[in-house]
Amino acid sequence: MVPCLKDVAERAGVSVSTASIALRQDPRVKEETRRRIAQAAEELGYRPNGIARDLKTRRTGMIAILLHSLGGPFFSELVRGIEDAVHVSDFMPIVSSSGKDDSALRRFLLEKRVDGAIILNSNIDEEVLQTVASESMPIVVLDRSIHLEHVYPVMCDHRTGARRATRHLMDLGYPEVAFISGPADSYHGRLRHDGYVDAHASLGRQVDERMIYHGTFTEGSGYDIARRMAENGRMPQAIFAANDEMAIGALRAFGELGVRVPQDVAIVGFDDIRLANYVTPSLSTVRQPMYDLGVTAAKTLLRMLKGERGFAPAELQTELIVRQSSTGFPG
Amino acid sequence: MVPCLKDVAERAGVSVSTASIALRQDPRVKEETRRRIAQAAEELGYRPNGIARDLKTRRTGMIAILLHSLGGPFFSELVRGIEDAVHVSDFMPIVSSSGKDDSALRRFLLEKRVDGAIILNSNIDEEVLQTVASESMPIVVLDRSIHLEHVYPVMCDHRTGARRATRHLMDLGYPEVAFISGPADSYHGRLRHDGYVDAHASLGRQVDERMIYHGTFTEGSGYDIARRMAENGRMPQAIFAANDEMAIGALRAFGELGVRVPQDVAIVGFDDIRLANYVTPSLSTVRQPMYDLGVTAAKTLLRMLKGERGFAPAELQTELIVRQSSTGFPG
DNA sequence: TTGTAGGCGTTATCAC
DNA sequence: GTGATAACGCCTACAA
Repeated sequence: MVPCLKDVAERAGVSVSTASIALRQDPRVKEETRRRIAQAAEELGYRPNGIARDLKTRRTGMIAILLHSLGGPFFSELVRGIEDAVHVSDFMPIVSSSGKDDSALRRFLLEKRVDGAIILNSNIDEEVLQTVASESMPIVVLDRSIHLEHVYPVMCDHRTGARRATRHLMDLGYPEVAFISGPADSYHGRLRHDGYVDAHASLGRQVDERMIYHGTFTEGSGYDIARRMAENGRMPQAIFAANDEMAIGALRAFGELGVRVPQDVAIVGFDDIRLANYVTPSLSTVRQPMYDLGVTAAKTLLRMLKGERGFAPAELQTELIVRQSSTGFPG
Repeated sequence: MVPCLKDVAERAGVSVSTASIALRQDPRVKEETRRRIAQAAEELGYRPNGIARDLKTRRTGMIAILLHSLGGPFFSELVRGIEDAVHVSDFMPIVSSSGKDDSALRRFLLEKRVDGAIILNSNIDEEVLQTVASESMPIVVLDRSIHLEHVYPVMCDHRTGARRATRHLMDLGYPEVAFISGPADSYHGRLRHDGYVDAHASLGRQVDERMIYHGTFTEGSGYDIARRMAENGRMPQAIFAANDEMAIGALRAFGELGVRVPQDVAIVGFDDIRLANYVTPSLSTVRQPMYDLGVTAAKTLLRMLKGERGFAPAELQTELIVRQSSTGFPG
């Protein structure tokens, strides 16, 4: 049904090996023979079978980008960065997300269907990375602190970002800054929490545990927490939320309750999702350089694929973006 | 370096074929032998090589989702739908976007690296589809009207959606509705334009070509057009924009100029991007059922992969969502 | 119940 | 310049 190299060779009256190198423009084969072969291939509609080539050459030319979900707000920026950087090589990036079931992703890696991978998915645990990563299959992990051979981390300094956001509010003159945290088991959540603590330490202040509220990174949880704050009469004057979604939820709650932002309470989020600039008031936040993160991850992987080793793990900085929700001064 | 089946077999003292079937739980092999083989595999850290298996079995177990870009607002909903539907099978969906260079995507298909594909990317032209699609490689194209063997279209009725949006404004009592179109070479843009025309026809009205403005689907183009409208003193009372981005650009321009929406001008967009619900005033729009589109595409492809043929092309309906930007009546 | 042999479609190594 | 021949790692008749 589908023509293979042998068919082309027969039709052109040459051997399979000659056909093979001829079609790859090898200068060893005479111009005229080459043309005959090319024509035979054309007539048969021949296309090389990538799988067979991969098996023989022991490389697939593909690198995997494994995510937890494709939904997140940054994801597209990240992938854009990776794609732009990979584009100069002749690798092809393919994206896959785990959804509920990460076993498929694991198999993907274990079965060597790619030459390397960039992983932003905490479900792929260290053990899998350990067994999968090798000379011939380097891996870059994003936003995780892992040190294994053939595995390089590319991180973003959430902790410093969170410290700056908190300090920004403190420096504005707010004596106490409340914190809406992420889920306890979230690595990012923990780093952002640590940054919040750091900010206090940097001024020799004590963290008041009662100022810490536990959210789940969803808009709804931010909304609920903000309502509770207002209704319990324990309104802080300033809030740092561990992500924008929760900050926006809080904004919505305060809007409904007639609590003015930033006059009554200042708010800073984290992530700089697109919405942050569109809500009213616009939301101050901490921006992660997702595009750059993608570029850095890709460049690192490409270097590893070229056989380089031993460079330092990368850590990129965040940027504080001040908008309306934290402009002004304690009322 | 990497252990293969032969190594496992040797270590277990059996032949390769026995090892092969044993590892796939074939009942033909004796319990004790199986255990010995399993242990050998375990000790060596053996993992089957997916590429080799694919070559032999002539199937990869993967289906490709080929997009133009990963950035768009719907894309993640679409992919979520596809993934949810594919999940019940044992295929694995992998996503790739062309960015600047679609030749990589074409190669991907031509080299048979997947068992099937879902394509939402107009750069992959009919000729490529023609040569690629086959019994063993069915393809679903989204939002394109293509009829080829082994290629099924899954579409969304943009035209009717655009007609309804336009009629909605007309029915509100606005005598004239301006149209901010997309780029001329856009298939969607054309369908939405046709719907706009249909709405006029349905009331026996004539389209006034001067009410049609040509945008580029970007927020900036919507902004520019709205400014021109206001500054030239040719303000319409109602506007239908071919997408939300442009509608939101117009909203921003009117906001700056003190033109009130919906009192001075009513606006309806298309797409229902997340932002539409958050801008002020919130934007009326036409929602495409992206998730359902993904589910339908995936189910269709899975049926084709099972060998079914001859079912009807799918067309899904849009939904008009009325928000603040078109509530009220001609002022 | 297990082993032998051949092949999937390609590339690589040598001869000629 | 070109052509045998042997892999790549796995699967599957068929034979024993």
